Order: sequence, then structure tokens, then C-alpha cells
Amino acid sequence: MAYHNHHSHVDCIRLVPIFNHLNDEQMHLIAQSANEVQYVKNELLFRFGDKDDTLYIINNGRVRIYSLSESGREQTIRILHPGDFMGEVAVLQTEGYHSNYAEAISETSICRIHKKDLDQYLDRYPEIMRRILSDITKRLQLSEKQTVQVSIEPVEARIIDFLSENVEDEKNHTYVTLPMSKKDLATYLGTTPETISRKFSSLEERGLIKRHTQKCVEIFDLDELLFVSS
Amino acid sequence: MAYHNHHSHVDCIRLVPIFNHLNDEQMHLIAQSANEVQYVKNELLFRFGDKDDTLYIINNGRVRIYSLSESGREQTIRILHPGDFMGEVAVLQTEGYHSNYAEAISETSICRIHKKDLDQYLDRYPEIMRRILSDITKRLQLSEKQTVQVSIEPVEARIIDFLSENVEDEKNHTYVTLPMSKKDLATYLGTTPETISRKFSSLEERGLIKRHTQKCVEIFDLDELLFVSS
DNA sequence: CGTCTCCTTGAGTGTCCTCAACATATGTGG
DNA sequence: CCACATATGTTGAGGACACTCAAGGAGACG
Repeated sequence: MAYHNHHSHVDCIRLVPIFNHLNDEQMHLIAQSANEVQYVKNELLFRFGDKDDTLYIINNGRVRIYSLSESGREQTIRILHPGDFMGEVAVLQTEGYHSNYAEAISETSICRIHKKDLDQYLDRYPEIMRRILSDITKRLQLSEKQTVQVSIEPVEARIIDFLSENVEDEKNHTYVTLPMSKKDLATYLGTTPETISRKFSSLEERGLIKRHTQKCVEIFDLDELLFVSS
Repeated sequence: MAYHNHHSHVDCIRLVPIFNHLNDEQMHLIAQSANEVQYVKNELLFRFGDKDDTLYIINNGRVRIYSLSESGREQTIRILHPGDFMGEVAVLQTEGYHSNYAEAISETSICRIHKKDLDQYLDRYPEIMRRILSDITKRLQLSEKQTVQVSIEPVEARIIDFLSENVEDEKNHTYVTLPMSKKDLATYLGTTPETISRKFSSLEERGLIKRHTQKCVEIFDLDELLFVSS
């Protein structure tokens, strides 16, 4: 990783939902205490068990949070995009140990804010805490949903659900741009690349989807697809 | 359910971690706005999709939060005990719809606080928000762990992990008192009662545990048990 | 003591994982 | 820009784990 100590990281702060309600002066103040770090693709930001007391904010790029099972298999927890934050262990756990792994999946720049600074802002601007709370509540809901899916829905239903949540409509064509590799998608959906591949093939044979490129899938009839999965 | 409108629900408030740092007067104030509700065993507190804007605090009894899959199978998300709260959808989601089901699994009494009241307290006593945030962060970690387990660990490992997290040591005997029926344990661990039963039998055959009563299991060697699961 | 629920055990089946080979992308240095 | 090296994706065969369905047993409760 590479450190950059520009005087202003306001850009970093401005696009973050948890801070963007502040005025310029306030943002500037926060930006002062943030430091920017660059990571290259595949670089690890932290590992399970690392002690840490900073909040990470994605400025640019994408980060994958994942966990390892005893047997060494990966479970992708979520993918962070610019504006997302992570490392909330630091925010509130008195003992701040990371409970999973974070990896840059592209060239990524991060802003880091230390707990002691953040604590000040939380006291001074309660709205920040509200927004963090709102974000984490949302994530909790998603996480619980993911648990249910992974545990009781068959793989095909999980894939279809995932597709339906990532559709982009464009001139009477419904298609999906996969936000990650099939390999990572597999670990996200709690399965293997082979199974993902097979299910996609099956859906294609049945005339429900068409694979254009690795990342781009066309959906012929979303309603029919959703019907099939139930 | 049955409503009770005692003048004071301070008892209700006093034992709740998110409020118990307040002084008597403050607690009294909050208690004023809370109302107590009683539920009998198996009664549903709310269902998926219900609109709601109250925070629920368990005063007495136990509540099970669960979710239903398309196919009708249940996934138990968590069990709440006295002092726990739920319904945080109301706290922060502008549109407060419940995303899962809540059922009393014993005679249960609840304190409910309306969003508009709670919002006031959050502003006046920021420490409350901090504690809620802390609690939800903790739950997020647990939920993510549950996702990983359910998705990649085999059932036996999940059971062993669950047992190891509920051990109670007593005079050189290690045993576990199951906090719920095997039926509910099955839905919690993302499996079926039959499979749970089989795994317990298997562990017993291998001399690792001994079932004394339905709810009480003795563990002969915890280290060995944990070793087996990896 | 009978009923009901929960638990247990058995038999059969299906989904998905593993391992392995091959194909296709992606990226790097010559 | 091509050739090679590496990573990612696809397809096949075989097998394991856990689910379903079904019946019998054990507790709990009135």
C-alpha cells in the first residue's frame, strides 16, 4: 500500500453518505484527520484477527469482504463501492479485532479515520451517528436475508434472486452486468464456480437467459425467471 | 395480546442495556411513554411485511425471530431474551416494514416505545444511540458469522460450534443446556430435526457426548470435539 | 392413562460438491 | 503484437451429504 498525505481529502469525504450532509467547513475539518491509502488489485487491507481502530472509507475502486471457513473455503460477505465504509469494529467494539478479510479487487484508494477522531465527530455531529446506524441496520437486514437464502434456497433460486436485484433495463432489453467474477459470485452465493457455471448453462438451455460476455447476461423474461425460481 | 397500562414501566427500562446508564428520573421519563404488552406462548408479535414504528424491548420471556423461504421453510435468525430489543426497522428505516417474523416462545411481556418518542431520547441522550449502534454492530457480526457457517460448514461442525458456544462448566463435568427445542435448533442451524437427531446420535456413538435429557447434553472432551469438527 | 407433540431411526433420492480435463480470457515480457 | 503463462470459466463423471417421506418411540400434559 502507499500513503498519500495531500492536505485535503475533502473529495474523499464529500461523496460519503455518512458525511455529505455536513457543510464545507465541517468536511474540511474531518478531511484533515483522514489519511489516504492506495492499494493495488488483490492487495489485502486487513485480515481476520487484525487489531485496528480506524474507519475505512472507499474513495475509489472496490473492496471485497470475505470470511474463511475452517476448511479454507471462502464466503464473500459483501462488495464495497466508492462511498461505502467498513471497519466499524473500530467504531464501537472496545476491543477492535477484525472478524473477516478485506481485499482490494481493483486499484483502490481509501480514506482512513482514527477512532479517537471519529468519536469526536460522533459527539459533535449526532447526524453522523444516525447515518452510520442507518447504514448498519440496512446491512444487518441484508445479511439476515443472505443467511436465509444460503441456508434454504437452492442455488438456482439464489442466482435468479441475485440477477433480479442487479437488472438494468435498456431499450426493451433486460440485462445484468455482473459486478464481480463468477468465482467471487460463487463464494458470495455460497456455492462453487462449477455449480454457477452449470446453472447458467441450464438457464440458457431453457431459453431464460443468454450470456453475451462473461460479465453481461441478458434476461428474456424477468417475470418468467422469477416464476421458475419458486 | 393483552395491554397493561401501569403507570410505571421502569422495571422494563431498568434492565435494558441501552437505557440502564440513565438516572432514575430519566428512566422514569422513558417509562412514561412505553406501554407494556403481554403475549402467550406461540403468539405472533409481528409478521413479515407489517408496517410498524415501535421499538420492542423484552421484559420477560423469550422471542424467536425467523424468516420464511419461498418454499415455506423456516430459518430462525435469533432468540431474544429479557433486555434485548428488536424492531429497529422502526428506529431508522423511514419506511418501517418488518423483514421477518417474531413469535413468543414462552409467556412474554414486552415494552413498546414509539419512534417519535424514541427519536427524542436519541437526540437528548446520545449515549442511547451509541449503545444501540454497538448492539446492532455486534448482531451484524453474528449474522455474518451465521451466514458463513450455514453456507460452508457441514451440519456437524455447526452443531459442535453451537454446543461449544453454550457450554456451562460445573464440577469437572462439561455440559450444555439447549436453549430451545431441537426443532427450533434445526431451523437455527439451517437444517432439519431429523439431521440434528442423526448427528447427535453419531456424536454419542463416537463417545464424544452423552444425551441426558432432551435439553441437556454432556460433553466429555470439548477439545476433542472441536478437533473432530475441523 | 390417553393424546399430542417432539424426537428418533430407516430407506431412498436429489442436489451440489469434488476432482479432473479442457477451453477461454487476461496479462506480461520479449 | 504475438507467444507464453496464469487465472478464470466450462463441462463431465462420480460420490457424499443432507433432505424428504414414513413409521415407530419417548416425553409432556391434562
